[in-house]
Amino acid sequence: MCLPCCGLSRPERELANRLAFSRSRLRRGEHLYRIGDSFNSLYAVRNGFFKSVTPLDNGREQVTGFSMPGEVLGLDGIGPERHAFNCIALEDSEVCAIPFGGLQSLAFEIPSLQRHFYKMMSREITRGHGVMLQLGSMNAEERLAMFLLNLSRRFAARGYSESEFNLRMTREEIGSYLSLTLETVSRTFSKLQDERLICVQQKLIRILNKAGLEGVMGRQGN
Amino acid sequence: MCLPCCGLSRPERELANRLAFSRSRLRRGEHLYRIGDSFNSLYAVRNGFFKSVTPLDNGREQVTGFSMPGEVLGLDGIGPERHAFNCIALEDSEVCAIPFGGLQSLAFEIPSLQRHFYKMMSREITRGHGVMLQLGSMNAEERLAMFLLNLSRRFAARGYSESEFNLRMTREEIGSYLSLTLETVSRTFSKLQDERLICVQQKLIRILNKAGLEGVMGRQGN
DNA sequence: CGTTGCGTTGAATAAGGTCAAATAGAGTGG
DNA sequence: CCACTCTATTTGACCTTATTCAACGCAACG
Repeated sequence: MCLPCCGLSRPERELANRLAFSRSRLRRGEHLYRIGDSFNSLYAVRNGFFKSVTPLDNGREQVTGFSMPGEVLGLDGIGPERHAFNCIALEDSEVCAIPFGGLQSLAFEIPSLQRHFYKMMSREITRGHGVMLQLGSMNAEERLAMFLLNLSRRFAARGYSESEFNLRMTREEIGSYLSLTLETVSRTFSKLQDERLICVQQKLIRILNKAGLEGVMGRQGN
Repeated sequence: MCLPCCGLSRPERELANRLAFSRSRLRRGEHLYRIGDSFNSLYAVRNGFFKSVTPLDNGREQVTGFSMPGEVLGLDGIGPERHAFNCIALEDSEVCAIPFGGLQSLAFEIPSLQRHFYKMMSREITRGHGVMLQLGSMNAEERLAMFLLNLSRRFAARGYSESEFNLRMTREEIGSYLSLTLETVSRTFSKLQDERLICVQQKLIRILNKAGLEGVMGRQGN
């Protein structure tokens, strides 16, 4: 079941089965959707990895987020009825499209689904504000520690290892997301490795000292 | 009428009148709501000025936004049903409380109201991502230019002068919002003044060259 | 007046960006 | 299997920018 159904009770789930989900596959580099595309569906990531990207006023692009299996994509389109980001597969991936029209009619019958939506959207708000706001007050080491711990937590929540994982994105994409140059990202990985907090082998990251990493974040501005 | 009713047609507005709005006054420094307060209402700012503040992990606080008359406060609470920010009056202010329960029942009868909500929440998402994301790639001058232009646009939209206005917040609060130190904010105001783009007299700001200010933002990372 | 909060300015410092070069892998074709 | 190429990554040297620390100015208010 690929719907984010954690907010639903059993009979509601059966109702939800009325929705026709369609899967689709994407190759690495393909767009799931583009800015301005009309918004029809939410997408549950079944496998693979995605980045969301937005163009900046100055013509450059900024990565706004990464999405892994089990997570929902496309919430940015709900209000404006057009997508606000470009969403691109970082590797060959598969998603499950959830038609929003049907979902919305369902929501009229199922108040808890309505609430569930508000929750998801609201989490988006908080995530955006929360994560992004913090960035400003954090130095490079803190940003990277936060990034890794966030990934780790999400991997764990989806049943993957929390201490060892492959980054699917380049240093440049990480830098764009964290507002750092790729050189600083690289240097900071090395620094965290020197401190024996992580082990870096190309894209493979091993977290050696989780508490230590959390300490990096905690000691900010103290 | 203090409801954000721009999305409603006439009969819907009449329906909306069934909602009981209650006004309340706040003194400078008083909390409109605090983090963790149960979420009951949205608030339309009638007059005055507010800041939203969130505590950071390290114990310090960060200003996440400013709100002026005509704007809606409290959207952060919808999903979690508890407020996610502290909201504090920057001067003696008056708000209009819109009970959310009633609003939600209304939304069941009025699909356009439902959509309107999605829109407002979604705008919150976009605003958060949009503004905050940009910060990372902007230097102090660009940040301040953006801040002033944003304020100017919002003042204009509410019927105030777009070229001359009083800042209700301190340099420190601006700095917190933009992730700069208060000294850098001050220096940068001076710099913009030296460039004849603005005129600063304590809290009174006059925008002398709007195009120039926009140019400051535009030339980022060119 | 003296105090207090807020704002401005200067000098020294630290952090990250920029530019440049070296290295390492992954994939390709011979 | 090897050379070749392309891209990603790492590292170094230098420079720009914002922060830090400190001093001073100013206005409001008791």
